[in-house]
Amino acid sequence: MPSKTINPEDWLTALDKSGLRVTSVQETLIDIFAHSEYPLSAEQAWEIARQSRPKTGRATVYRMVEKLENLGLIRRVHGYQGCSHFVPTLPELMMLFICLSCGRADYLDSQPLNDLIQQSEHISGHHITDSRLQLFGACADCQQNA
Amino acid sequence: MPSKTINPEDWLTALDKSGLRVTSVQETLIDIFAHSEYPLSAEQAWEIARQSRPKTGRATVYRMVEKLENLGLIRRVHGYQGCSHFVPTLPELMMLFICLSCGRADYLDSQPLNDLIQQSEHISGHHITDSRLQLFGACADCQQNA
DNA sequence: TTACTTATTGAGACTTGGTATCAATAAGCG
DNA sequence: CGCTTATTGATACCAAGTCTCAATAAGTAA
Repeated sequence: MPSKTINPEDWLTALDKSGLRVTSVQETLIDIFAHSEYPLSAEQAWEIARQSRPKTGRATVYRMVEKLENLGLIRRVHGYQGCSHFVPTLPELMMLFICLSCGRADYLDSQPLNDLIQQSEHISGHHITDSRLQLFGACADCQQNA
Repeated sequence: MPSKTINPEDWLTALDKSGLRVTSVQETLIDIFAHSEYPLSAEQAWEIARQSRPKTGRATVYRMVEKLENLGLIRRVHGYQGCSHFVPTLPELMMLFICLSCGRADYLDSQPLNDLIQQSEHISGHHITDSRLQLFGACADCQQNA
């Protein structure tokens, strides 16, 4: 349950600290992303936003998505549906699993990945500054219901 | 040196086996991808192809890239330059490292990743059928020349 | 509260990466 | 060589994402 650990208030604070004005579009979009269990594209977020805030502009949503990504609050899913969907970021849970059946995102402890990276750095001689690991398959629920 | 282990002949054989006709565009494109140390986009491959084969069509290149990807001969790089660049696939070396300084791709032994995946499957209860891990940073050469 | 300054926004034009169409071409094969 | 059919090239098209700029609204100081 990723949503448990995400607090939209913190996101607004983060935006505020970054020198940006806090506006109602931001609140709307943050709410949308923070509460979605599924990866959302900017286009999808736009559609959802217009339900409660009809005049929301497309460019605005794209701009906001970019900001949220730059601040590390959301994270791009490089997936089967393309590479322009985003999920909220959960610190220390950087390994992402996407169920190919129900589409839901799950987060896994990234410590094993960190170990692997350190090991790889050692063996290859490269200095690794960033990584992305994504796993795909059938989640526990979908396996049972199959 | 990835190029050492890639044999364009094998690629043509693979295409042939898959029921496709072997044509001169294919040979051109396979040659381009098999010998590139850097991730190439379809657009870039098109440019290169036209140097030796001026009438090569854009759509043809996109179609061929798709086929090569479906056959597993090339592999998409989900990277800092976007997600539409491709490198040749090296079996058993599925971990990809991209140097953010020189742009070159390097391949790392995927056994540690396989272990990690098995471990994650066990812990999470998900059935993992596909994975992608990409690492970014400064390669050994670029660190020295810095 | 009001007036002022300036970042943010919305609408729509525009760019770009990629796809669909279809007549012309060229593999593969007897 | 000539037939059949997949592949190709040119071009029209589409959709995702960006740019522009006037209008709006946040923050601020009086």
